[in-house]
Amino acid sequence: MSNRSQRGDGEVPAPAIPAERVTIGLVAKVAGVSRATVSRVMNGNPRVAEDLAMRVRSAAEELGYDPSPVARSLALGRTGIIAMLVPDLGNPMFQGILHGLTDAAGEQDYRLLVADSNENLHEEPVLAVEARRRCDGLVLCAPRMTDEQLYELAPRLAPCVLINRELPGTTVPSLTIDFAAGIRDLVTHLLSLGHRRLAYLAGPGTSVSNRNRVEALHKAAKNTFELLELPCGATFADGHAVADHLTDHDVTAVIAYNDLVAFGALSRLHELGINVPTQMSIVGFDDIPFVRYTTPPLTTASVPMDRLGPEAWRRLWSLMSGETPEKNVHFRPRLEVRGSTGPAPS
Amino acid sequence: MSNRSQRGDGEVPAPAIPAERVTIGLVAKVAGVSRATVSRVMNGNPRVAEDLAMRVRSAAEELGYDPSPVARSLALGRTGIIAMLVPDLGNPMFQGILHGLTDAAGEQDYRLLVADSNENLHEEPVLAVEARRRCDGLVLCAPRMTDEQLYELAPRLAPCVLINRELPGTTVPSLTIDFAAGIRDLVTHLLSLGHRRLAYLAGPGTSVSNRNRVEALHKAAKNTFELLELPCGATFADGHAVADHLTDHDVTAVIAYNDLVAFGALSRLHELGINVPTQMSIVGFDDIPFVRYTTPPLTTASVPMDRLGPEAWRRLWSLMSGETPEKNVHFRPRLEVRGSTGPAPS
DNA sequence: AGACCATGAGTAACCGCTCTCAGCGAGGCG
DNA sequence: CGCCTCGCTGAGAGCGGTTACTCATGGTCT
Repeated sequence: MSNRSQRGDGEVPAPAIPAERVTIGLVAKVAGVSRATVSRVMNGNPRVAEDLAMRVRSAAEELGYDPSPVARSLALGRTGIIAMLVPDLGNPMFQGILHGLTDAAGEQDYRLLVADSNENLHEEPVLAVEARRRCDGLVLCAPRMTDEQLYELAPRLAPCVLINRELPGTTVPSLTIDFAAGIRDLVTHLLSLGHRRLAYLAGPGTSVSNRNRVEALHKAAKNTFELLELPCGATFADGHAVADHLTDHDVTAVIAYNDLVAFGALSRLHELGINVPTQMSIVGFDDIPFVRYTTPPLTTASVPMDRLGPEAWRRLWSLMSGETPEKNVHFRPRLEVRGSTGPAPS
Repeated sequence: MSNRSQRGDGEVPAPAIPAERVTIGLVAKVAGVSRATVSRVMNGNPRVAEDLAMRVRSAAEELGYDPSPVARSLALGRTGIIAMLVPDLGNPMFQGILHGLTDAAGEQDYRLLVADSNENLHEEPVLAVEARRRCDGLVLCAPRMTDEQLYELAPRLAPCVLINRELPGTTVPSLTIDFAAGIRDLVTHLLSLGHRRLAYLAGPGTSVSNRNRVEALHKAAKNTFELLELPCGATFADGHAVADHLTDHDVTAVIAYNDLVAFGALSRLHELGINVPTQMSIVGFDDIPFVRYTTPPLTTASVPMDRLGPEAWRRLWSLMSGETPEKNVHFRPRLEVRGSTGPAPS
């Protein structure tokens, strides 16, 4: 069918197992049409005669053809993929966001890929840029990066939506949690129960969310209660380890950086024979799924995790479509009083 | 320099803020060299005169040039990325593997991207193919797919390493856990404590790992103990929910599908006022990080999670280099006796 | 001094796909 | 019956890189 025929033309039917790599060109050759036509058929362009379309489809089928996403991406200038960078996949908080994002993006046939920076300050910027450049948009959760780094990076990351931090003066949409309000609620709750000596189990020192909480705490502490700040971390193990020091200072209530830490501390306190909440109250932050099942169930500031993913997607989608995204949301956590808090021991 | 020059050639110096998209061509124009040279410089090819290299570098710097990974991937035929598909990011078990894989691959400058199939049977095959086609290799953890599907898919996924299942008759490397041995150890342990009526909290029905465990249990049960099988699931919440039914049947020990389920059940039993281990023993599977901290700490079959990632990478790397990978590993879990198991109540 | 070679840069093909544009045949209309 | 329009297809120019190959240049060897 082409100008050169190297073999007798009895050999027309394609080999079941293709020797050469099966590209659009091969399919075109086998189907006896141009590459353009194959492309049209593969993309469901309706203005192709049915008989041609059939030929193409069966050739593609027979050869096991599957268009190269990389080549497609290059030609189209879009990949159909978005990425999310998270600092710690182990935190159920992020898993909640990821789920919501996957689903929301999936509705518009975008796939979500996840990159984990492992709470590694150094990796955050490079991973963010790399991830971004391979796809059409980025949801960024980079609590360790400095503001300066982020400002500098921002143009190269667009379209990009930020989680848990803002970039004032730019148009980068962000979704944030009102940590201060959450902390205030928790503190108010504890004060109303008579607690006056509180410990704060601090998150990663360089993290923005930790700084937010610390600030709110200091502001609240003014003249109302004693605040002990213990360096801790963000994981269950961190909370578990730090709990031993809790007894050195006679605090009656503990505010943990997040639920994971609270959970860890709770379990250690249990091991130490310290009853929660009669001897000590403890609160977390986030309301990750299973803290409602701990013993006792954890009092916490509940973040509407399931809303973050979809909201992030809508903004990213707007950006990618060239529209201006809805305005930022500052989610107000809801105080969730459970069994881990009680009256201060006298 | 080209055949057409639309403007006077006095306009050589580049604008600080580029109007057109900054591609290798722009950099070349600005630096006054060919695209090939820019490419050489960007890739650290040493056979470029230093003065030219300098010009290129400063032009690139000034324009904020960053080579398109998509175009590079197409030209090179490789992406520098591997992907892993997991059924449930929420399971710490997978997080462990992911960490190991990220690190191992990172040493060879490969990035890891994660796709989450959300335990969705339907999504597994399509996600696997899609993920694979956008990168150079795949680590696949797809417990729900049927063997038939997997056999059919395998050629399109190569190079690919399987986790937790095998494909006999093919050359696809796999890393598996010896569930049967783990189950045997747990059963033996429970029997030695006098338990004769056991409940199994089953994982997702369609999952391979669940089937493995069920088989091993049935084999072990022959004439030695009574086995009650309760449909459950794979998450903390599943375990928590099913625990209520545990009291209906008078079992004395519970084998959970995994640690998460065991943990959920444990916490529910606690709420119900059933003491573990004096009234009921319970065991998990996996040894995820925090079950050593539950109250009581969980007896479980410990899987060497941290070894899976690196081993998977080595095999994937071999495949990608055209070598034949090392042989499959069948990891033997180690029985980890902790506080959640005790003598059967009389 | 002339042949030879190493070195460095540019030309152009290619990776696999998309899409504009022009050409072609058929059918409708004047 | 000729012209215009319309629908369909193919040719070819990108998308943004890489790289084999070619060609000029300058230095070395005999």
